[in-house]
Amino acid sequence: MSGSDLFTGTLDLLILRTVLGDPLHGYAIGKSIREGSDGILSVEEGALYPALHRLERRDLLESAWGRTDTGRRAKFYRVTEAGRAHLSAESRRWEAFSGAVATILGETGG
Amino acid sequence: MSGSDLFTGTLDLLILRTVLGDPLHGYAIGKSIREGSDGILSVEEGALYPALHRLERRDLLESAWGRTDTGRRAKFYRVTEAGRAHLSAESRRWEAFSGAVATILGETGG
DNA sequence: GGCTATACCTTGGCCACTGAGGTATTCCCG
DNA sequence: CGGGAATACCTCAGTGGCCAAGGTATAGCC
Repeated sequence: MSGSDLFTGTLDLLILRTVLGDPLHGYAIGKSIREGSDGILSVEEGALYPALHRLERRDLLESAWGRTDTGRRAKFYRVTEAGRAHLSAESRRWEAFSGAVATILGETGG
Repeated sequence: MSGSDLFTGTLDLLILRTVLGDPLHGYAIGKSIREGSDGILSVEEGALYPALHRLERRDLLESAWGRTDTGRRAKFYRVTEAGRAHLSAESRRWEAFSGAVATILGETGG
């Protein structure tokens, strides 16, 4: 944990959620997460691309090469059916987890 | 991330918070976190003891051998002044982080 | 023609966590 | 009083995610 990074393990969740609407390419996913969180969540590329490949290998994501608006070559990712199921299960797990942490931290109303 | 574990990085926070009131020994800290979260947060001993040693090495925790109510030998941990400062800083960081995750996950009202 | 942003990728090293193993003591049940 | 469960401590190998840093290539802008 080097100070500005994510709490390990949430990246998959964030990626899956981000791609849920329209398919996006990797670089845009990272940017979207960063901007959608006002810079609090900064996704390093060395974490992002391996995560994308991991999710694809697990059939939670599908990819296809395409072109951005500006004509650049880019790999677009879509959530699979399994990915959708995974996302909703993991979201519930996240909520239980973060709720539990909040409970512990908040005891005594500190 | 093997399915039932914590999201890495929160354990220090939970330990620090748990020991903030009365000094507790390691085993009791684990139990307190587990029970205080209705079993959602399960702290493996292989994570707990190294975390305790880590926190002590960083002078965020102090320890002293003593006896439990039932007469058992146990090592009791107290939060240091630095630990208190660390806890409050990391708590804020956790809140920012989990709030940001909630924002991303909650977009469109899932 | 050169800088910046976009867009992809991999590698080494670090470090937290799991799972499994180990020791010793006290409590409780029969 | 024998034995298992719970308490209480610990360590180690293996796994796996993340960071920092490096690399390639193209598009847009001045």
